[in-house]
Amino acid sequence: MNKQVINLNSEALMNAASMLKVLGHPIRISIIELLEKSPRMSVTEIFKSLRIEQAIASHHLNTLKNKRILNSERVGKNTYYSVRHSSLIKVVKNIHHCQES
Amino acid sequence: MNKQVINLNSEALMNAASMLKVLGHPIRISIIELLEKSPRMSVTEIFKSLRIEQAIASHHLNTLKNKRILNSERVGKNTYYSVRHSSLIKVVKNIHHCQES
DNA sequence: TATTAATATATATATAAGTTGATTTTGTCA
DNA sequence: TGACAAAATCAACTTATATATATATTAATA
Repeated sequence: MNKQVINLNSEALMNAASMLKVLGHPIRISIIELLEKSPRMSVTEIFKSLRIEQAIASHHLNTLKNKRILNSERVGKNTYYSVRHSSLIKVVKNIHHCQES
Repeated sequence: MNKQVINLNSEALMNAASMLKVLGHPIRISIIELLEKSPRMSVTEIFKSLRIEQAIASHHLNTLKNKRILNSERVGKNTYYSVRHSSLIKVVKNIHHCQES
């Protein structure tokens, strides 16, 4: 009884894994943290805040977007990014929280 | 004013990143979820529950231990693993939660 | 339409992780 | 101590990611 079968290939699990994996990068975590304070930022605002190359910011923003962690919206020359779901901010907070012990 | 400098090389950030990265694997998420239900399990219990090779389970358990996500305790022939910090369970729950939208 | 600003993409190289199967180590007990 | 059970490690191979630099695309505007 109660021996639940775990499907390691389920879409939900694969998706959760790929989201966490993508969050596991210092630049990408910093992007989430920036967007917690300012929920909508352009690529320029982000790469200048983090003092990284434009191409690198763009690359990481794109991978976050592909994994449905960020939304993007183009307005004229600018593309604005925002966090899709508030749970993602909780994820980052919790991972910091568990370092304190 | 209020232009906080972000240090992409801070130890806390690097650590958070490496923990999230390590959580980003379907087997390792499943291990956390198993340990949520049964907070202390041996390697054998884990690899049989997940229907994976012993060596693979041992390998993933070791990487989780190295990143201070799991504790291990040897008792006779067995090694028992448990989750170090409850925040890690919240991380996994939140990442699932944000898929529902 | 030529120029500039903002963003995205491409390519090459380097580094890191995952998987598998075999082997080794550690501990128990007849 | 010899045999077995549990767990860890190793080696070889494959695949995935990160970074850097250069270039391309898109949009605004003089």
